[in-house]
Amino acid sequence: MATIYDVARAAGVSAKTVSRVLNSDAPVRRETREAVEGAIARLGYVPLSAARMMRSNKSGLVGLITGAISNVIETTDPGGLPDLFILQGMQRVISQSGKTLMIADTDGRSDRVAPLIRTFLQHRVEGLIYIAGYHQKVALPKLPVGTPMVLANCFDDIGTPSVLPDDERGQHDLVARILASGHRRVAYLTLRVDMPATTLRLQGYRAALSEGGVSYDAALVQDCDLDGREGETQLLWDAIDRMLRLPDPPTTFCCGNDKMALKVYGILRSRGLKLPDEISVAGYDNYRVIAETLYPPLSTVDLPYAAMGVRAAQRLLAMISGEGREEKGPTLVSGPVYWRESVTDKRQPNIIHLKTVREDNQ
Amino acid sequence: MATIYDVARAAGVSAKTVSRVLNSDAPVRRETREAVEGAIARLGYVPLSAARMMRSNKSGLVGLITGAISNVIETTDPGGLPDLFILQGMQRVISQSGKTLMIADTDGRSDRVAPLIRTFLQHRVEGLIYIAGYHQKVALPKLPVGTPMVLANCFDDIGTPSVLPDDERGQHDLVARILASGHRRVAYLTLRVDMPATTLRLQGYRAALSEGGVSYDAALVQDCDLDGREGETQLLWDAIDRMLRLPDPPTTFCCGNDKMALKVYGILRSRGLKLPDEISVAGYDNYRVIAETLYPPLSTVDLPYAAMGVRAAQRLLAMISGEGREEKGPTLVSGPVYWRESVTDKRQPNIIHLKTVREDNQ
DNA sequence: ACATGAAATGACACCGATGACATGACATCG
DNA sequence: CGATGTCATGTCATCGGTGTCATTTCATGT
Repeated sequence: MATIYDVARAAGVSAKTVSRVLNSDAPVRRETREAVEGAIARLGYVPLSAARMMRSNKSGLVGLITGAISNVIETTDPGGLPDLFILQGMQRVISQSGKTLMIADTDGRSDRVAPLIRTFLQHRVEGLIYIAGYHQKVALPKLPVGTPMVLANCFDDIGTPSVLPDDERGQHDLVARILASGHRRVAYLTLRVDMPATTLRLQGYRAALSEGGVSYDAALVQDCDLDGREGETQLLWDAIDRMLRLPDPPTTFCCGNDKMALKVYGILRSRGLKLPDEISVAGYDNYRVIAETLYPPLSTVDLPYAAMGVRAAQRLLAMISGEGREEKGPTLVSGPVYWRESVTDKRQPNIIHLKTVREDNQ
Repeated sequence: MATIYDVARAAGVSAKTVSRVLNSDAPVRRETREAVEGAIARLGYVPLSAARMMRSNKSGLVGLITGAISNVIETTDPGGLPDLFILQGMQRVISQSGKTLMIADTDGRSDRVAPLIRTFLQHRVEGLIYIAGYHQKVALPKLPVGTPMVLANCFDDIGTPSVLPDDERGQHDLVARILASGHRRVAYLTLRVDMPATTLRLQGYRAALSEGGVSYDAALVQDCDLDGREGETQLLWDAIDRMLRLPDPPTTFCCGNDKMALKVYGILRSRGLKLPDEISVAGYDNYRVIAETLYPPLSTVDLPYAAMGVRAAQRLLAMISGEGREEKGPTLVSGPVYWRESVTDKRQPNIIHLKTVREDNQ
């Protein structure tokens, strides 16, 4: 591969002048520049970023560690393919900033993290991002000072900057919207209780109930998540069966995610219930392949993965440029409720109207 | 960040000796090595790969270009999240070989490809991989000689090494399995006819029919794919309606992918048909979120994305090491049929048995 | 016509590793 | 006992760019 000296010789100038043409950091006469550009094109010269980096100490690299690429194949994946959506948002911001992304995957093994970080440090990445497969707490090895790091979809004990989904608000907004449609008995089939998302969403659920003047009923809340293992469907069936046989059964089932909602559709229909007329269902994640394809299309909450990726990348870039060091807490990102047809409107204004008329006539 | 000279000074040796400890490429006395290792640990020294690369001309980098990360958010995505599964298999092989993966995303814009390749060349990647979102033909800019390249899930005119799904065999195996269950009228709702996969799968479909002694009926084949746009469901509904009203209607619907099968479940049920007793459905892709979660679980063909990633990475590594230059054609990767419960066995041996008993009694 | 400063270019050292080669200390052998 | 070989280590140049500083060219003002 040609070097800058080959180009200089071919163009009849010094290497430094070629450098100036490449970086436009000093004036160069038009004819000179054209001669240099011609030589570059003719020789197919591509500057060696390694050499450039040695003087400038700027690598233009950002390292990204994820379990994403292996997670997608695991059945333990609770919410779909989150890390990849996060990656997508991130990639866009990073490449717009002119930096290049190096990625590595832990393959699900946490002991891989330290060597991966070492490799990235050898390349002198300007920043690091760790993406988790679901909202969780992590503990990463210490980094040498001066390498900024952002956690996406996870957090740690030592206050590393992080970007998290606003699970509390998401569930709150969904339940509030369901109550606004006239429902009063809203069941909640949650994900595993040891997930931070479950705790937060339960808080949102209770807050929305309380704001809506509905009292909390523990009989309507049940965790039904076996992490994709055998028996999950039976667990769901049992929970739903028990709730439907309550004296005052739920009119809506909120599910921990859209995939669970898909199963719940099947279970409810196997009991002869018509969706959405006789029973309503809501999901979480806005996992579009499910939510849009199901009949009736599923009302759910968007888990704004792409936006989280964007925010995490922006936060990292700010830290790299030395601006964003003041911010400390996690950045919460919330997504909208996607209101589709799986939850009926129980206010039924026309029927109320008819009643009124009938009462008048009596 | 500390340099090799800092370490040398701290350990009381020359830089070259530190280098020897790092690379174990020459004998070093035990005490010396320990002193050096101590100094490295104490100073938190991490060798600068850029400097290393300048002498050795080995970057240890592999570049990967994909539309994956942006594709996932597009509705034009025909088969799920293929490129990401490919990426997963690839990453595993690449990192096992001790190399590091740089990735970049085209964001769906083909004019981004050339600059991305340029960036990779600046880093002197030892090889390049391009992953397409679905089996398709591509045209990539010329590379400088000496940089190996492999295409995954796509191919081009100029014979660049590629790794492709064996669509013909996949569809063949699925249809053969369906016929083996006693079906004789097998409809095929295909993806867009301009996709290479559709042509190949149709060949597989016809080959399996002919092997099974079933004649091909054009009335049972219809493309129903509008690329996720409005009207797709109506198109499906119409095709299914027409086929079911044939004098000799199909007993199985093969679908272009699992997502289409999900819609077909809904359409068939809305016509009052019971799955799988009255009508059978098969998919393609083994998109597990759908295939495993649906009731009845969907029989489908695995599109072996991870394996394709592995093969592509292996082929690239072989080319980098100078071995695999002889191979020319595309590497075809086939995946197994996943036989679940969505296709009934029409041979119904037990019912025949009962009949026999009854006849005996008469 | 000459001083002046900006524009345009070049010479050279340096970034942090490693390859080539040299050197000194020992062990082994004829 | 000197020759030879191996081990252990050091010296120095080099990879391909860019920062620093010096030098030349040229337009402009007086």
